[in-house]
Amino acid sequence: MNTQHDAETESLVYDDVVRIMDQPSLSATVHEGNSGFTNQRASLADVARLAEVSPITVSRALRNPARVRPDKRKRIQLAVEQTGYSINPYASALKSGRSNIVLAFASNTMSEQFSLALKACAEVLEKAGFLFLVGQTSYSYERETAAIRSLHAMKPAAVMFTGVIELQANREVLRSLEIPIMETWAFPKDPIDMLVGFSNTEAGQLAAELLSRKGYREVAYIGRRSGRGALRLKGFRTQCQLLGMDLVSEVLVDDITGLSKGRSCLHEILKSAVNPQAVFCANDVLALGCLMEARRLGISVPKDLGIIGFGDSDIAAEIPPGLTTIGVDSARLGNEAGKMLIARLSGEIIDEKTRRLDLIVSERGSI
Amino acid sequence: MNTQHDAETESLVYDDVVRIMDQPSLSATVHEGNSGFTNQRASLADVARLAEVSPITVSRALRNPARVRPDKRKRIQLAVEQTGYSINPYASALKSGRSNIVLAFASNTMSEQFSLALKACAEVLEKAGFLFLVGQTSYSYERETAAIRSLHAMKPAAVMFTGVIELQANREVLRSLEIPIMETWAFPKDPIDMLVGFSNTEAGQLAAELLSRKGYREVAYIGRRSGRGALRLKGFRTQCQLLGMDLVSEVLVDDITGLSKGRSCLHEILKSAVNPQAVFCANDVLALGCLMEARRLGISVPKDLGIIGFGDSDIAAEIPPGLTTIGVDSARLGNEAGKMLIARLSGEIIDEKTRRLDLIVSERGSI
DNA sequence: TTGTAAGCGTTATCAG
DNA sequence: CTGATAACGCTTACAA
Repeated sequence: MNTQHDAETESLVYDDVVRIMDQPSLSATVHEGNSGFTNQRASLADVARLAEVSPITVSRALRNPARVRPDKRKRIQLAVEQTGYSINPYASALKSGRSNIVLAFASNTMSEQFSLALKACAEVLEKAGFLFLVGQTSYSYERETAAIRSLHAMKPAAVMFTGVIELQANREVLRSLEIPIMETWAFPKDPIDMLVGFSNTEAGQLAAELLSRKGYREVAYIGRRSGRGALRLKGFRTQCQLLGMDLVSEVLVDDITGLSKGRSCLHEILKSAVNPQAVFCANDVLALGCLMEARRLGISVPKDLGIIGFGDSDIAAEIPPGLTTIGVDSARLGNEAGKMLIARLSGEIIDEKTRRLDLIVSERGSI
Repeated sequence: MNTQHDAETESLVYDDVVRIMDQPSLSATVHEGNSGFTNQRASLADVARLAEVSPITVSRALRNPARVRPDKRKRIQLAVEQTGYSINPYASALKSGRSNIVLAFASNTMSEQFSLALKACAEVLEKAGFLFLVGQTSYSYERETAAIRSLHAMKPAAVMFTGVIELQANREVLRSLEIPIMETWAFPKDPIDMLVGFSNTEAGQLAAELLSRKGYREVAYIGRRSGRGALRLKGFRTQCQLLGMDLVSEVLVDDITGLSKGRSCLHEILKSAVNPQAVFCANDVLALGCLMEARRLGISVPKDLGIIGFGDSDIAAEIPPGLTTIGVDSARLGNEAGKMLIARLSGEIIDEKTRRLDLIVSERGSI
């Protein structure tokens, strides 16, 4: 636990020798001043002086080259390279009220699905010249409110959430920003602005249908108490009733800390009076925890216990006997969201502000 | 695949009804204008007018309340609440050259370990009033260079990387920023500025020692070709030689796309002429892929094949027979990094700019 | 402890 | 197509 344990004796042996490379393996693009690096950043005025034009012309040449005569554009280009000029985003944002930052907030940065979506979204937006940054809200209204407050201050070019904003006050703050807002991961009737989502209620219904088709009669539910978990439960409940299945146990959790949470939830069911033959976990992490615990306890999956998850995580397909799971194409969700944002940001008139993604059922050995 | 598939017939049934809540469950903190929301943001001047003081006094009251007389402070406080004022970070940053944003860049946002560390770091920094945002560099020098260029423009309060910067040019740009720079996840002799890391070379050595102790004689390596993968391989190689083990196969990959990568790497070893009894995977995702593929092929772990991973991922402990893995306490790494950054940012003189974390060996059933 | 004046670097506006 | 001017909202420096 102490970092000093072998400092004297072994550090010279053990220290990593990280390779420092003189030349990037890509075309040299790091800007350089006249003679290496200057702390003094060049301003628009410096570039203008060097190119013998006015500052505003430099500004124009940089933002909309077509509006500047080619010869001046050339001179400006050169001056920019010589000075290592890069735009001061604060000055730019202060004056114009716009910025090139797109902010995304994930309710949980540890989620494989959210990460996939955000990564895909980042790729699209960065290609279009935006800086895509991610913050976290930790499934907490308090943190979400704080995040939205900071948005109010930063006025990014656009914002994206891995979820839907539930607090009315926050929805109004976001609307008042008058920037593109992207909600995801659900399909509310009245999104704040743009939406790439899917129906969680439908996910619950699908789970019930799958279990019913397999002949299960008494089933259980494990999932988060609030938010999308509640929606999935609602759909599951409704459809169970419709199909004549008994939902004998509902285990609701506040926080999914890891696989062990699924384990303890399964135990909660096992030690209760009821005895379901299958369980729908509204989250793959919970489902995988259940699956592992079941196997550890000698409960055969799917013979003694059927398990359905949600999220289509990487490992669901790989772990024996294969976890049946409902999910969406998260990468596609992120990609679509990114493309819609870009369209809006570049001033296009969007005919469809919402996009609904199909749920994907990956049927495997666990039911 | 089409979003319209059931729009007419079922959407009313399937659409999620996300609960929109009028009142936040926390003490109402969302600011409100005189009568609901105004698009017009309040400025320092507006607050000053209302509080009947000068703008600069408001500025002071906000940044350093002790320097303003209590009665004025009260009036200002009230005016801030009434106007819903929040500071304009662009104007602030433009004038002062500082910002309250701390930027972190992850080489891979999908990594459980990086996410854990960043989450822990975020918690510390957000508590201290910083906005912690994460970008991704995707293990690409090109993306890393672009990210660092944007830093050059944004001049955040501090920057953190889940790794060590290798390109000399980028190191110089970072140094020229004159802000706290935090490197992590390795232990180079000459960090740019601050460092919370561990020795990857040592990790490789430890893996070799573990395998040797278990009696393995012919071993293989699977891992990333560059960066920390190369360091772990170096340590592994050295120690194998020292302990008289034969490193009969080195499978080097450029990109770890998921568990399936581990599967294919194992196949690569199996179809070659050599026949190692154990494999060190420099990454848990690769190790888990190997483990699953081995089990699928009927290769008994650890009897026929021993497997060691790196990273101490959540699932390593849970999956039978338990993956032996070497790792660090990522959450602690993030926490320490955050605390060191805060100390520096608040002007403390730091005696130790680097911190070395011990490696943790979690010995389980796979060797 | 408080206020005045100036300016950070950019872009909107309008005139040429 | 180009330029002069002013202003974005804040903080530094200095004065009272």
